[in-house]
Amino acid sequence: MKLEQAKQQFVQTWGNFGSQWGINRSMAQVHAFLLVSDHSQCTEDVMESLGISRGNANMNIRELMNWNLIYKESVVGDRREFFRAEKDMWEVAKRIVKERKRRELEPLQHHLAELKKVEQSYESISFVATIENIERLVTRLDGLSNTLMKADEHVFFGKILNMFK
Amino acid sequence: MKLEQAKQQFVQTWGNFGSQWGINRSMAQVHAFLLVSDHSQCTEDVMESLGISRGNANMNIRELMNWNLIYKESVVGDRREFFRAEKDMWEVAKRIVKERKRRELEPLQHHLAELKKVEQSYESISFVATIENIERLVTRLDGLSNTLMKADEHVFFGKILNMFK
DNA sequence: TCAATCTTTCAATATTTATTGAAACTTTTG
DNA sequence: CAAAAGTTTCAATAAATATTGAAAGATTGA
Repeated sequence: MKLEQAKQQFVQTWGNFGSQWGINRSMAQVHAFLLVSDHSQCTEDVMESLGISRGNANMNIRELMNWNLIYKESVVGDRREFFRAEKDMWEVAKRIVKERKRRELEPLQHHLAELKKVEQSYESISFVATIENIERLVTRLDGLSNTLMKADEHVFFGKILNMFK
Repeated sequence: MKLEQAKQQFVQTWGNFGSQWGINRSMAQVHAFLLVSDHSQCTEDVMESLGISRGNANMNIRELMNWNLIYKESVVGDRREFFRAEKDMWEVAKRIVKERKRRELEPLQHHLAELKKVEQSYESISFVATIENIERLVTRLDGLSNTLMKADEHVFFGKILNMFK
């Protein structure tokens, strides 16, 4: 396979993967495109390479900036904005975890806490028990996220994987 | 809040959470309904409680069975099928991880391995390096999944969280 | 300042994904 | 064995999500 083909293939693969995890397919594709670009790229480059509209390209580039997965760069003598991706994949993983924790795990924890305030009754006992079981799991996943976000890659995986051999 | 209200609220919350992670909202809602049901429930119960059609209820019940998150149960003197959810949330987590690993992580690993076979050139070097970085991360996540699927809850979280304090 | 260039917004539209419901199929029971 | 009761399928439809593109808004530099 030729390099350009492989890059396009990767864009598709990463787009599919993202979309299976609730990430907008185009956003994942833009991310993929920048991950395999050697130089920073402008909006036009993204539009052309992925065959998407300006609005779409712009929106997803902004969103990737919000996730802190890509950076804006200036090219001297050019007023367009250029973008490059963070390529340290451990950093990328940390930032995705950080964002999803904030957007999804934390609101869920808040909701579960609220549900425990249900009016007490004989029948509410098992309901609250179930909610508390879920809460415990979510709290632990949250703790795991915190750990991951602070840890060094080698330490994180090295220790865990050895431990359970 | 009254118990019935709280259960309905939980169904909404769990449905939203699932849908943010690429799980069909109705499937997550059916799961939630069974998680907070004290007794096993039949298709009619699901249809009525969630206000969905027979086809939809049936399909998502089947899918939850495929994921091994709910069980079929017989009630004597009733020919309908009844369903109850696995309530051990650590088991639930393990089974979800197992399924997503199989459906998403493993195909991704396969694709990444293929991409490394790109025709070699000066410019392919950095591309392959990026793919290998992603591959390393995915392989480690895969290892983490394996660890989690085999581990006891207390051991898994206890050791990890203490370690990185 | 203002014209040129680039970026953002958002209502209209297209695409994807989910849902319905009736017909076909299966199982049980008298 | 046939009717009743329950389950599954799937083409049609609805709903949710994503995309477009043109107009409005910024920014730059002469």
